[in-house]
Amino acid sequence: MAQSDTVDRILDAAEELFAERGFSETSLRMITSKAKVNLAAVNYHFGSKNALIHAVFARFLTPFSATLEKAFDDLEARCDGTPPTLNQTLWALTESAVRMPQRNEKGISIFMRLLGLAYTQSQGHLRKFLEQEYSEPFSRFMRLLKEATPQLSSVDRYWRIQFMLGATAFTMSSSDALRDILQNKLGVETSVQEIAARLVPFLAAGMQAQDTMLIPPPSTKVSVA
Amino acid sequence: MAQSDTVDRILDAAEELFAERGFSETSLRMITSKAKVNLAAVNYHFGSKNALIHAVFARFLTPFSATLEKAFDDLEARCDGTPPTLNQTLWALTESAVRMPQRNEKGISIFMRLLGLAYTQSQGHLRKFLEQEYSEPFSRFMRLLKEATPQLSSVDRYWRIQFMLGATAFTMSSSDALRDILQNKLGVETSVQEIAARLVPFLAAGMQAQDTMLIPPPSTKVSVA
DNA sequence: GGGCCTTTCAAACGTATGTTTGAAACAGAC
DNA sequence: GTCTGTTTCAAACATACGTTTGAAAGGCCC
Repeated sequence: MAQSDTVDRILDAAEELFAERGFSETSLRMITSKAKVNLAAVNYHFGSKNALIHAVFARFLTPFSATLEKAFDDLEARCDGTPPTLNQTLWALTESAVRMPQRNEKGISIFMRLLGLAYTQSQGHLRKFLEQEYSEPFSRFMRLLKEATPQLSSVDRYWRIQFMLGATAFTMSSSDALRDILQNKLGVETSVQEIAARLVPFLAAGMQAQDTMLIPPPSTKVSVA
Repeated sequence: MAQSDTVDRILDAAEELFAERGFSETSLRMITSKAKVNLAAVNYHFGSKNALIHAVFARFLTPFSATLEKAFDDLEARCDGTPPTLNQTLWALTESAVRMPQRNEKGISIFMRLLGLAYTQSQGHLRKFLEQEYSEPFSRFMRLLKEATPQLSSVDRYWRIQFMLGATAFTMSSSDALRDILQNKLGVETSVQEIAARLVPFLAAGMQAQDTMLIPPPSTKVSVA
């Protein structure tokens, strides 16, 4: 208990604060005082703030990527030979995320928000770390997407994947706030699973959209209903 | 020339640096040295760093929201009575953004990136400022979306709007990085206009997706091709 | 108990930040 | 030229940051 208690408390506090406020906006002093540990503990156990950021990501990304690999294995086994469909691939990913053992009820949205921040905040060291450590499941997901959308050009597919990533990371990362707004405005409760259930069809439809208009339509009279 | 020269140089430098690095990661010293003005000039002319951030947004958001209002006016006039379609509404927004008079060739992507950052980086003061100053065109856009998708339930529409926002904000906020990756991987150049031209069909298709699966499909054998 | 390694702690270090200051430079009006 | 209001400038201010230090405390084997 002694050794890892401090480490885990730091990781818990850092994870939550990073997700709430971003990396540069979260100081070690905020983290250590939330974790109720000494300021020097972060540098003692992790070495630096950047290394702490990496550790926060590694703690959920390592088991997640294992789960995901297994889900992809199962999926490909079930399809023996023929490539999985887009919906199947997206659901495999979604289920792996949702079914992950969570440390607390906010687990999933923190997880998503951190991924979004990793992409958005231009922290060079983080991007390098993630690319080095988790390139394999990422490439595999990309390959599955490619096989599930052979009709798309590489460029179209690339951008549509970015759009999917954005819709997902953004929505999941702010899902607490969004759920609250919805609760207040329409009086509806929404679980993360339900958001995912709404998101996947949206993504699949967007991914399979027919027309990529490379020239904006004239602003005058044409309606593209 | 004397007075506003310094002000504009500060705004130009700040705009570019904010878009490149984010708000907290950009110091006043970086801005003033890039603008070749004295450090104290920012506080003299704007009052504070936060006020400078607001000024950067106001400089492009005020003319943009005027352009947008006009575009919506035109659109509604052309449709006399019947509500504009989803595609028309999205294109009105996109065109207003793309056709805005730019200060330089990077104008549009800086503009987009800043909007993405505004949503992403949790700068409370910025969100408050934007809500106070630009709530009208935003509400109008929401109203048009509602009229263009009468088939959706309020809840579905709400979430799908969030998905659209996410895809847009996320893509735009990292669009430079994404363009670079694409350039290196596939050797393809991409303009902001082209990204927008790819994004709109994606969004429209997602928005109009038929099925909202409220229960995730069983992980065993069903394929939802 | 004494020795040894790990962990905690309060304090300090050096650096960077946003902001303020007071004097200097400049402008235009009379 | 001199006065007045505005703008620039170098310097300093107070504060916050990530990191380091050296001593104290704790656990564990013999």
